[in-house]
Amino acid sequence: MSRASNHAYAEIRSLILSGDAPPGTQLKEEQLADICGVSRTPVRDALRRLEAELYIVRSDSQRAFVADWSHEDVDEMFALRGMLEAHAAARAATRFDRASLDALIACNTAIEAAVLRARPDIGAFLDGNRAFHRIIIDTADSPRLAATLATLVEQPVVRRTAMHYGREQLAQSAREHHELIRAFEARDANWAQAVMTSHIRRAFHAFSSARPHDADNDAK
Amino acid sequence: MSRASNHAYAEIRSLILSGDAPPGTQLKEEQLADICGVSRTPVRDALRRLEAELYIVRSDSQRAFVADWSHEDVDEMFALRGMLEAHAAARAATRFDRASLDALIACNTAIEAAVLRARPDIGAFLDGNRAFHRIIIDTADSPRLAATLATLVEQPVVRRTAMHYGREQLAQSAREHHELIRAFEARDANWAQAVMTSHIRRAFHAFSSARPHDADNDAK
DNA sequence: GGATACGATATTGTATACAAATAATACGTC
DNA sequence: GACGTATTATTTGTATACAATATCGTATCC
Repeated sequence: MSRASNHAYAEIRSLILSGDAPPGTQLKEEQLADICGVSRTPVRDALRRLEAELYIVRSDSQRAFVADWSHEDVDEMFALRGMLEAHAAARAATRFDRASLDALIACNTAIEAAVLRARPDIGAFLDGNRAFHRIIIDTADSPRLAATLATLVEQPVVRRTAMHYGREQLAQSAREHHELIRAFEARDANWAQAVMTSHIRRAFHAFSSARPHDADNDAK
Repeated sequence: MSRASNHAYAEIRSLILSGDAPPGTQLKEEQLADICGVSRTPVRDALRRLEAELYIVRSDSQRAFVADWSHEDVDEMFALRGMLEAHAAARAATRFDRASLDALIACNTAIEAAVLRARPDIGAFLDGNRAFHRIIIDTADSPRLAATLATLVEQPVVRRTAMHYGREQLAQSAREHHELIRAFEARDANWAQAVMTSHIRRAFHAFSSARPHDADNDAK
């Protein structure tokens, strides 16, 4: 996709992620075009992509709003992601070569370093985590699976999850990654699948307990 | 989506499904606009949707081509679909009410009628099948799951599968639907999930054995 | 006073013209 | 004759103007 379209996409996405456009906010094409300094055409393009990725939803008359994620939505998202990433891990287990495996190990080493600092570096943790999971998905070598997962790995949720992690939870995440690596080295698909399932599910519960009362934030 | 955009979508989709635009064909926006009798703007919209549904793929320079599905692609698609539909069935099992269940039963009765005719009515079978699975997905009540499945239920593949079904395989499909209904009536999530898994997987093998050599039957 | 129909305003949808980028081709050089 | 480069043609990307549609406020009728 071309310059203006990508720029609009990134800009709008960051509006949503930063919270400048909280859930429920109506996104008007002209106003966005204004903000991004492009015309409505690339904005519409960007909105379609964001819609496919569930960052925004549309009313019955095609008006765009920032998506509002209920706790149930998040639960379901994690359930789907768990299923699909576990499947990816199982496929990857029989496909890993030494180079990719080394990359995975390096990745987790970086994550551990980020966690063990005096003040854990959440940004580095997130980057490492994203890279770690991407290597597995790439190794699974299934374009359709990758495309499907891309629409489910909701960065706003992942980010909020990590924000509420304490050092112990960050360390636990790294330990689970380490066990995944062991499963991959053993080329054991069932093991990898099981570890990934619990890894994702634990992340969901970390998210849940971090914000157990989501009563009054149905902003409209 | 509005008139012109929908029209373009339907028109292009049917070009692909009918085989008038076989896999690998380049789809040029202006030419499509010409065929559909609309401008390029709604055509681009339609192409984006078809891209998301994997009917078309894009080259590195954003040119659109009719997607070509290798046997491995189809395998992986069925694997994902099996996983997700089985999950949907499990969720639905605890959520079915009498009205939806009756609708499901009526649906399968229609399918059986289509199968038992002197010449099985494949069109009616497909319509019934689509409706049957849709009821289950709707009952599962998970928008994200529904959206994800929508991109995986590739009609070209489902259709080609059914085209190669003999009467016995059509009847077997209806019997599996019947067992699904029994599982739903028992509100047994595990049962429903297992039946759905094997239902989808059998469909994959029916597809595979129907066209073990996919050399010369890209219908024109 | 409440409901409804109408008009004004805001928002999205479509067409067209033009700009940018990519692919194809022709030409020159080695 | 083959390769690299410049030029042309084709295709996609973007901006803008206009059309269609939805939303909201207001006035009117019952």
